[in-house]
Amino acid sequence: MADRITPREKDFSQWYLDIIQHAKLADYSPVKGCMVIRPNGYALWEVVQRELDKRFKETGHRNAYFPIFIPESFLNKEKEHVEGFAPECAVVTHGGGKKLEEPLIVRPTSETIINSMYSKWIQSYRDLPVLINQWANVVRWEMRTRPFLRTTEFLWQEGHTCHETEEEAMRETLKMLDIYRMFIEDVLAIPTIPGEKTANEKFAGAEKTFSIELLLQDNKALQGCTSHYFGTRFAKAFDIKFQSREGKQEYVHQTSWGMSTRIVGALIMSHSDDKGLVLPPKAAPVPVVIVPIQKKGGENSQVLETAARIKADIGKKVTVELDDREGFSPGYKFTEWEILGIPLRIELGARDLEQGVVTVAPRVGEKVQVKIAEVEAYVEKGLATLQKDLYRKAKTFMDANIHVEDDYATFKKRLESEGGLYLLPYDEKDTTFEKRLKEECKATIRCLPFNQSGIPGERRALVGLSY
RNA sequence: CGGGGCGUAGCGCAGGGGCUAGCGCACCUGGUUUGGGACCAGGGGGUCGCCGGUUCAAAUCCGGCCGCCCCGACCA
Repeated sequence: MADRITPREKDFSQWYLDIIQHAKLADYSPVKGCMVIRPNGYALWEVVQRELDKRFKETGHRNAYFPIFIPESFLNKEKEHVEGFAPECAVVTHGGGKKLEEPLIVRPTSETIINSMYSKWIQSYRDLPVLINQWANVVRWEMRTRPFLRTTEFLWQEGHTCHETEEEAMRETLKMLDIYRMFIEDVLAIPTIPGEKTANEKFAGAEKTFSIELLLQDNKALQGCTSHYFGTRFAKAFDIKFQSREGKQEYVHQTSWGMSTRIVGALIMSHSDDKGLVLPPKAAPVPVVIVPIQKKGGENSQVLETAARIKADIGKKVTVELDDREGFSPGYKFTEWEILGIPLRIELGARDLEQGVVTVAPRVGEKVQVKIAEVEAYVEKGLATLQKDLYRKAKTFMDANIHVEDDYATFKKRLESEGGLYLLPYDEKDTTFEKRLKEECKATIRCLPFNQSGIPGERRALVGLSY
């Protein structure tokens, strides 16, 4: 028997790494901090790409691609931006065997290179809005890395838009945040807490940063994505002006928004258990697998034919795989598909056929026998139920672990013993609060939630430990 | 950069001056199997992280270096 997955109870961090190894999602690479995303893991990213890309296009965005190399001087054009990113940039100093005249930054994010192009492309209000997204890799030289959650190189999408007015840009910023929210909740079945970042935590160069915070199984928070309102700061730095309807020269109002391969880490951590990965059906590259149980030397043709017929029926609606590999016992296959997190497994052997049924085993829940004629309908319903149940379970967990707390000492004690998220009174004029949180509790303000405090008109800070 | 751990077969590990370096899993061949990680038999696979030293003899002892993982500081 292969070595087991470390139980969550024993060592959550090791459990996470074990899931990634056992489910063959990723592997360590020869380069420190970089990971190899294996086919099983990449398939999850492809789900994210497919679902988000669809939503971006439905809202009028188009994809483009900008270079990975950025002249060093570009980064220096926006003061906060360079201060934020310069320390973690990889820099190319040589090319073609010669020292470069100007070093090239490997993009940590693409605001600068994209905005340099926007300044050429935009002349008139008729050129607006510009709604561009790019799927790309970026590099940030982080000190401490962890597969999917934080790697030196990671994959993401970054949307960069330009608008005529402040109102329109702000609407875009919040619209994209909401698209992320719906995607995370509907597809990944993870409950969300959207909100605004504090001045201290906002993106380097942004006027306002919004994020979606998630609570993982170990009661720590994770930022799932961000959406920034830039105002005209980059427009001024890169001279992106347009002639307005009134004939005046004005700076464009901008946004940017991104989601990275980190979200795959969130997906892994949100639903999985000690047996392996658990995928919500909509996030599963293959939601259904059929395992025919064959008898050596017996008549398997009927089992295999029925399995193939069921596959064809179900396959009209969802992706389904037929695991007819020989030389692997049913038990081995069951375990393997469980580690891979396949939502529904259909078992089918001679014993079932005699009764005209198949055995359906959901990844979470009990096995049931279903009449062959009803399998197709059952699968559709079963997947929907599973999707809903996983979300509800995660939501129940999150709700049980967000506490409205007025007393700092009580909060501190509670955070230490049980983790979780806390809605604390927040005064943005108190500049020492965040520092105190960090030094005394190792906690950060995750965000100022839009509507979580439950007290109308009162703004509270969502505080907790995070990745 | 600080703290901890580890480098021996693809993976997980044992061996701690001496004979042909070993175990489990994985892999290959043949056979028997197949309703929760099947069994039997045979087989392949090693620069014991690297460099240097001590010694008749080093995976083993000593020195140096390198690398990786985990925990902190930085962050999507």
